[in-house]
Amino acid sequence: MIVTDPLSADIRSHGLKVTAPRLAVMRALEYAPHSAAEQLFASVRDELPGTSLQAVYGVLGALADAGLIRRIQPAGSPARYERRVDDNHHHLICSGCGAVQDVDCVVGEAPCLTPSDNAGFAVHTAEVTFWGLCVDCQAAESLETPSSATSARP
Amino acid sequence: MIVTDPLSADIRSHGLKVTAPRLAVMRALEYAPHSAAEQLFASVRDELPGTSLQAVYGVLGALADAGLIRRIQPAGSPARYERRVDDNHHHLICSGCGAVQDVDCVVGEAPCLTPSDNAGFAVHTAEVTFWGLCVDCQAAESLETPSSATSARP
DNA sequence: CGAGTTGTCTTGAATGATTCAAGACAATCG
DNA sequence: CGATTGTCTTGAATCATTCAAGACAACTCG
Repeated sequence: MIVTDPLSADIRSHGLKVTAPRLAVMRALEYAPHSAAEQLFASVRDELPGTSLQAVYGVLGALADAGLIRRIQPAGSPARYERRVDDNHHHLICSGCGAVQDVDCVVGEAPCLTPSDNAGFAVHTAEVTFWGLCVDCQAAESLETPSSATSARP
Repeated sequence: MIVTDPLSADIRSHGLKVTAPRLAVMRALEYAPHSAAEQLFASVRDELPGTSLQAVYGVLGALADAGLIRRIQPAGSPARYERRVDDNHHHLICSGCGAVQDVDCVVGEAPCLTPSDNAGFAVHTAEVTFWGLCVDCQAAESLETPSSATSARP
């Protein structure tokens, strides 16, 4: 099975063996970016019923170390993974439901990516996370609070 | 004890009761910003031997909810806390040892703090984290790798 | 194409940070 | 000072993630 399947080739070129769980995880991430390990596990299971959760963690660790996927760890929620890598983009995370959206950084405009005083650190990454409420959570919140300040569960 | 101690007043003005553990945590954070719960617990214990770790978590939760302290949760390390709040600054974190440094954002220059496309989100916070190697970890790394690529534990 | 080597997966258990719950206690209000 | 409400103590549980040992499969080379 040394076919020229682009996904397999990509994995192999990063020094990793091509296995069914790895292909399944990569495919699952293609259709559901920003998924957590547990969700990916569910997806992979549909395709490969014998797969263990630990295998998924192993796959994610290997792929992330190899640079094939990127791991994002928003505060207060399990780690998420995405295939968009090597293109400087950031994230918009809903503090209500945890939904994640990609935000493209305007190319050539990255002044914040250089700290004013790096304190001697050799900076290799600048991570920008925008926290807010997604459309759904805004709607839910305005329902809970009809006019202004109400609510307060008995 | 309704003295005009500024720290107590600050806590009280945020709607919280003033207690010994809270004062101790605030003081510990003053001298060791970016501390994790465990370190703060150790500090507080020196002062108040009967304090439990859960009390520290409770205090940190209450203070953070009240906006008296800020919680930062770097990927792969326990949550850290700091008293610098309401002044837009960011962090420089060492990917080697986890050391945290404050980075002041140049005032008036915050173009990255507005995402190019907010996808309908009501953004309330922009968090910028710079990842790099601190001076010590750079030194340690150059020792492990004398000239160029060596090492590889047997 | 088949055997060996190396890396990956399975199963089972452990870890670490954090949170939950019930009751004892103490800070503030009047 | 007494009542009320919020906070702390003790003890246990949760969640995401990692570790370990062995079974197994992918790639390498003859």
